[in-house]
Amino acid sequence: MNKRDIVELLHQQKFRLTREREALLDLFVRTDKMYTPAQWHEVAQRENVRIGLTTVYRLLEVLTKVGLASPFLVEGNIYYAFCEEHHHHHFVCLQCHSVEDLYECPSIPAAPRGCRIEHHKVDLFGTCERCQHNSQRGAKHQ
Amino acid sequence: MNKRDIVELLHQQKFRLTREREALLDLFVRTDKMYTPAQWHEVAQRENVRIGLTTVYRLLEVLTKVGLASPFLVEGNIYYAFCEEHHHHHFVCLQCHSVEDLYECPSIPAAPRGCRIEHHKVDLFGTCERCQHNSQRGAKHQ
DNA sequence: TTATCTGCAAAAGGTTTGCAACTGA
DNA sequence: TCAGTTGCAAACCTTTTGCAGATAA
Repeated sequence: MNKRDIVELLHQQKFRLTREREALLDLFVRTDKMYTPAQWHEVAQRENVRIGLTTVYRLLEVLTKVGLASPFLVEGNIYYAFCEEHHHHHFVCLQCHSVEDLYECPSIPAAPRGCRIEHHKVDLFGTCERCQHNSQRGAKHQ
Repeated sequence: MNKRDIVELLHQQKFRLTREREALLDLFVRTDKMYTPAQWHEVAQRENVRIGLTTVYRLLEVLTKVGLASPFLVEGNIYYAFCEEHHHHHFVCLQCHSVEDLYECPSIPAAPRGCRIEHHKVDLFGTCERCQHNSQRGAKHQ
């Protein structure tokens, strides 16, 4: 999904593409890691995207609502990663926090009798190839 | 898994079975819903289990660490449900917040090349049979 | 006896809200 | 033009911590 499509999708929700949001969206789209709101804010600052923490929260809220961002609860912290619309399967590296989308869908176990399933979530957690190599050499994170 | 086994498991972690914890554990074991820490505290009060909120947090922490409780992030809130050790698949009713364990394990999608998977999480979200019936009659929650 | 646990109160963090100024459509 | 957005500060909530007294083992 490219930026054009994303903006289109957001426009349908009375969403205005401000300078701040455009810069933040750019950053999201090309970052394959999950970060907490505060961390996204930090990353943005570092990339010279001047934006308030409140605005980060508000954008994450909108993106999550339309399915473009996915929250992950890891060790008590809530991280957000950008992801394709309606795609809920991920591999999360617990060391460097990178998130990779999985396109294969597992055969979901049968729901209990009579239950109606609205959505499901399959997340794999582990160590990515790069972090395995790095940790062999004693390095931390990337 | 019965209470005896649970206490055994917890004992291995230098865990002491105090009056407060025993009462709270009893409550957990027979409750098939997820609640936030504050809600567990409330439920406990209602059942005449006199216990501080801090203690609820501390017990949830211990239980989560040994795999007897599972946190769920739903609409920005963190809920905890009691569950069998090392059993990570669930059906969660988004209306009444009941949680059912699923014993069938799906074929997990292949991890990205070179990644080592440490654990995975499969959660189904929807509406349980009872809530479907209730909502047809205009009732809310149970 | 003593390491662990409890509840309270306070501190610390994280998230949301109110508001006046600003801006995209 | 004006509904939606921004950043700040304050409010709000959730979670953690310090501590003195209690207690399981």
